[in-house]
Amino acid sequence: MSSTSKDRPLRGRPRDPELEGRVFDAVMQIYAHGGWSALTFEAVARESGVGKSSLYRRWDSQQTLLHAAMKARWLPVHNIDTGSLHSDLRELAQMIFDNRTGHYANMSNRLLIDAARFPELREVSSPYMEETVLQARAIIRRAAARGEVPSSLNHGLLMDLVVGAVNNHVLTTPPKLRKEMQRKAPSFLDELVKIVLRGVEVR
Amino acid sequence: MSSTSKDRPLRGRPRDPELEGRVFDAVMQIYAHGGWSALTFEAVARESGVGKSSLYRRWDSQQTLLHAAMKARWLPVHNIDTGSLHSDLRELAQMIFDNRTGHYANMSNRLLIDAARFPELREVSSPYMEETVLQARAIIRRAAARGEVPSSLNHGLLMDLVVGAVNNHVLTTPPKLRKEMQRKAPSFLDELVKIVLRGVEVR
Amino acid sequence: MSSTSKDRPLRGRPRDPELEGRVFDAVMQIYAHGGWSALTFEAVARESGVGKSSLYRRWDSQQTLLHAAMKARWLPVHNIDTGSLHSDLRELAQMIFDNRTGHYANMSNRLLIDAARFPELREVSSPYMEETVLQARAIIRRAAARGEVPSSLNHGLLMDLVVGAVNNHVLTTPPKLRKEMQRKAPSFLDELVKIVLRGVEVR
Amino acid sequence: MSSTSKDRPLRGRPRDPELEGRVFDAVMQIYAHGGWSALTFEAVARESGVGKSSLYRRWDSQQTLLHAAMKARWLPVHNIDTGSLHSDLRELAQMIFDNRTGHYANMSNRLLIDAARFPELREVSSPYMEETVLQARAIIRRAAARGEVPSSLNHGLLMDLVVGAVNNHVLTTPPKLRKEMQRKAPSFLDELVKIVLRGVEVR
DNA sequence: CGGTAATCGAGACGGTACGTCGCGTCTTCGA
DNA sequence: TCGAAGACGCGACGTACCGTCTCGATTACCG
Repeated sequence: MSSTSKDRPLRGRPRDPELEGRVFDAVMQIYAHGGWSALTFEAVARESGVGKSSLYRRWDSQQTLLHAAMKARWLPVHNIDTGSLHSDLRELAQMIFDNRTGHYANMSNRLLIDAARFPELREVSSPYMEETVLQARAIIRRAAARGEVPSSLNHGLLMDLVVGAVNNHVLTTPPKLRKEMQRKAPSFLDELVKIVLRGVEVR
Repeated sequence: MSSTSKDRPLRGRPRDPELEGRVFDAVMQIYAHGGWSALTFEAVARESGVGKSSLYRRWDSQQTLLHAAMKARWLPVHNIDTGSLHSDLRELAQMIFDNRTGHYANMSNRLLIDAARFPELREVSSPYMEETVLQARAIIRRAAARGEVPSSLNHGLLMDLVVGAVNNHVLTTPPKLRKEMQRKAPSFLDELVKIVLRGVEVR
Repeated sequence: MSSTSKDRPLRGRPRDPELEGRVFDAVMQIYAHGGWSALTFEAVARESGVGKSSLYRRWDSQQTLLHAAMKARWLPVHNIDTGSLHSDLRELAQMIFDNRTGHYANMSNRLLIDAARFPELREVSSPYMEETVLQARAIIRRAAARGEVPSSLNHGLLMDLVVGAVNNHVLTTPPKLRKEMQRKAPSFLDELVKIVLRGVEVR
Repeated sequence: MSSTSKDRPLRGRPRDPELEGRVFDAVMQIYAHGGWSALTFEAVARESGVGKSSLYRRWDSQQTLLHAAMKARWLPVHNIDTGSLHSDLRELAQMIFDNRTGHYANMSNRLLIDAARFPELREVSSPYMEETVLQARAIIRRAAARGEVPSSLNHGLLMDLVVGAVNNHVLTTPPKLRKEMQRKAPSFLDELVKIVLRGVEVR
């Protein structure tokens, strides 16, 4: 399909090992900035300083390009398992918050929006979009096993609450209040988790 | 600045009264589909069947174009005041859900995303983005006056929970499950509001 | 076909008598400046200050417009008949020179060039183009009757010599030498006619 | 400035060597047909099948474009020096006639007319316009050296007569008589030169 | 140690989308 | 009914960008 095939031909000039890095950085930045329609080979070449031929030799479409960049750059969702539902959710919220305010802040939202419009993007984005779902599901399952919540608890709704609230909070905060938002983030996330937990916990 | 000035010059051929409608429809569709960067005069002309000259005669930028279209097409947020916090929130959630799944489904998310990237869009979108905030604030204030919640309740967090959860729910539902999502919407919104309320209410 | 019909309707507002003049002036200037392709109703309306509808009501095409303007503005070729071939030719040469350097200087050349490219212009221009031919023919005929030249003399060639030489002289004189050209015109035309006459006269 | 620089950058894809030819053909045809105002990059691209980007990469204005095309396509005026004034003029007349009836027939007249209106064109056309003047001047000078004509003879006037007459003859011949004009050209040019010579020669 | 082969950057090429401008047609008001 | 103003759809133009292509230069291996 695309690249990173281990069995590269042994003859000829070897591939530049540093090239991929520059390309991936450019892909992430361009996609985060301009979305799917801005992710052109031309722009990636311009931004990364890599010739267009080199790009086309290794990747053959926007999909493969973004797919490879995501695989290399997207922060792996570390497993959350602290032993209590409260701290699990708190950590999940923090993870979402960091993701939405970090270096690739807009990526998640771009992927959500673009995936709704461009079907060809869906197969690239879905694994990353589902990560959080799986994470949340595992958290709930363990909490249910510990008897903290009924096993019937809708884990989708819980994820919508935590993820959606954090997302909405970050997105609706105007630029000039970002600094303050960062400062108040701990207490905001604390309260958020507290409310959600109080809402779903068994009485 | 733009158009819709009531005192049009009495000389010359009068402006086509049906033109605005076609243009606004095109603007809304194009923006919802492709976002800010796709909202070109060329595309609007092509989609609406209106000559580019006529567009430039009436509107002088993407901003004025989108602003006028939003003003004409965006569903006015009706005031919510049912007398109880629970039904107020339920209605708010329903309103958000309808907005995110209705005819101009992607508009809200587009506005959120694009506003973060294009400052010139902010002044167009902010009034519409803040509508919900104001609505939520009024709901909380009345509920506090009725003693249902402490007046110190963070209305922003509450809005993040309700709006964010609905938004996340709609966005993360894959296309093939949309039908089912619509069917289950009432119970989903019921439970969502119930959880949020239980989370914030005084004990 | 077009306009200037004497039997204008007696009802309604009478036609502005000054309008035609302004239009013709504009037509002549525009055509002289930019040629056939620049002679648009839009340009004429802009230049003359007359509304486009008024133009279209009276004239229905570039042809009729130019035709009417030419008929009204083109200097009538006055009959030349001084009694001797020499002074007849001298006067003809002067007439051509005045035409090529006067107010509608470029008209003749424009008509010649454009007529070769746009057949629809031919029927407008040909009468004016042939005026000189007829004039020259009459001059030769009278000279032949007086025995000054053989009746077999090719009047076309003679016209080509006189008209062509004057035309070429004016056209190839660079702008900064126009003043001097005007000053030297009498002697130039004198010598021109002298040479041509000496060339064609019977020995 | 323009193109045809020999020291092309050795990097990147080399320029298509056949491209210039197609472009020059298109430029000559378009200019001859429609004149200066019709010579747009758009039209040249359409006619030559060359992308507009390629045109703008090599030439930066109508001037440079026409200049390059003229330099490549305009028939070089071969030196005329037969040893006698009569045959020199005869050949000059023939050259003018061929030029005015050949493949780029209208070019000369277009250049004359347009140069009077568009100053920026003058620097392109003047070298070609002056070729004939220089040619005529050399012819006269040699004839004067041989004693055939007085050295005081106005070479400008002679050129006006020969060139102007041929030009006028060709231009005023209606299309349906072009065939016949071609047939009668030798005798016409013979007589033309004969008359001019008889007019200017020493008695 | 020289040939071979693949990679890389540079840039030329045709095509297309966009904003601007000008045109001919039309539709009104006031005289 | 005429004259002026101006709105309308259409198309041409110059600019910028995109994907494809073709080169020279580089850099390993393998005979």
